[in-house]
Amino acid sequence: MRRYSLQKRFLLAVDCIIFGYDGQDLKLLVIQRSFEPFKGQWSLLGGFIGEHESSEGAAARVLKELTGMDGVYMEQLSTFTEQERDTVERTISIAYFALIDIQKYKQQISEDYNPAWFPINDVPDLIFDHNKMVELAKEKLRYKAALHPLLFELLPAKFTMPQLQSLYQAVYNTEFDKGNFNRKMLSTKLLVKLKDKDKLNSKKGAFYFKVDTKKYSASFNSFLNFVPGPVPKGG
Amino acid sequence: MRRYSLQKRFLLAVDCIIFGYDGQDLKLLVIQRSFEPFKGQWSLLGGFIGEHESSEGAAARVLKELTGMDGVYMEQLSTFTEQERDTVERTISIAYFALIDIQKYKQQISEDYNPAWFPINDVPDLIFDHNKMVELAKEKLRYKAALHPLLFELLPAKFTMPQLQSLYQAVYNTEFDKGNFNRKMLSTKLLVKLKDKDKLNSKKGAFYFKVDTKKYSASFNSFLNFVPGPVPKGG
DNA sequence: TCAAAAGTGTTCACAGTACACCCATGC
DNA sequence: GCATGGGTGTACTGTGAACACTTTTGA
Repeated sequence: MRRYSLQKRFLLAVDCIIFGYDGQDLKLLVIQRSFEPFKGQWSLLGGFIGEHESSEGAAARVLKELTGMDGVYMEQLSTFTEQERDTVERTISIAYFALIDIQKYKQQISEDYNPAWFPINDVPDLIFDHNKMVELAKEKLRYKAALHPLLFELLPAKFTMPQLQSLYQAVYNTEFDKGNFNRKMLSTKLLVKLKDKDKLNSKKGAFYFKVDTKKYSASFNSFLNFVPGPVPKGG
Repeated sequence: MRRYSLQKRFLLAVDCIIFGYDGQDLKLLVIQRSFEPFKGQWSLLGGFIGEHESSEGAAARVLKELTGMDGVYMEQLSTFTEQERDTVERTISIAYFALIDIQKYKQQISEDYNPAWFPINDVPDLIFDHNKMVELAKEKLRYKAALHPLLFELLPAKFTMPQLQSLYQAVYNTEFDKGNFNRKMLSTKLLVKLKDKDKLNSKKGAFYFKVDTKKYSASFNSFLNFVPGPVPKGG
């Protein structure tokens, strides 16, 4: 007979693994911890779960406090329960990973947290088991983006095919054939070609595309293989 | 400044979504809750997390209490944190899903819990948000088994190709071409053909296979598409 | 000898790959 | 005109789907 009243109660936190893409590298957003212990050290954005909020609510709240952004793509990653993970008091942490458009983000960021972006292949030492969380998030991002149109969340509303391709190449650390990449992306019917071109990155200019939001939500869960044939050069 | 001492503490539980395969249907193991509230109602196997154990530890412990089995395939599914999910006191539940060989299970089951197997398409009303958990687990099982050699966990050490095929058909609620199924499974190099045959289910008899455990763990995470081409008849 | 289920062979269509080629533009 | 990057065309290859066929055995 399990009596509720006899059970131990635990501290509960959320931690956010926040990814962004700057046109070059896939990056991770971390902050400098503002309170003891480990004040000043790099840490994932996190916070305790309040008495009257869900973990999703808490994650969205802390993300908004930092970035000012609502409606960010976010999903539960995993829950970390090891006894020794927080050295102050045993704390269970529910980790979320988030994808944000780094441009949009820059407009609203709160500097109170001393936030910093690190390239995903060059993440500093983080407190507690946060590096483990980041590794798991990277794995999941690669896994999921291979099957679902996830990476659009990292781009602005308008983007070119070459931009999209560099993003995929950054995430998978490899190179794709542009012709095949093009056709594969278009075959999904998820992209709408716009009239105007981006002329900053090439003389000819590259057409902008946007995501067909209706088809996007409809086909998000269909099992498409979004990773075009890799040219395994360095990967 | 977030002070640990000012934070709310929460009850923490684990719940197990346990799948088995009886040669016919994919089934879910549930128990009759033995304590108030909702005593006597169907429920997932669960339990509170103790002061000195991890959630994985707690899940393995309750699973062993019920089935007597060690080393069962188990993975974290998701954490449920809605305020109203437990009507007695706010409780966070970390859900695990487990795959067991139903034959092995039958030898050691503890009847104290009033356990019962239900076909996966005919699960009764469960307490709290347990039906939601089951739905999520079904989705994840289908998703993951399409990409990884997961379903072998549901079969005995020796099994025939037709048995394996019916299992896949039960999970995906569809029918596969036996020739193509055969070849696809063999192409993974994960199966070892044994000398003896099962002669119970056919006159000719079907060769037994076993999993090549070395290759199994090596290739578990490679992105293979394990779902052979479906013949979409009913689903 | 026949039915039933196991297992093999063969064709066909299509998706993925590699790579050559053309296009538009700024300098 | 020519270098640069965007975009298209195309031939080749391998995989998956469909289905006909052979094998084995019990009744």
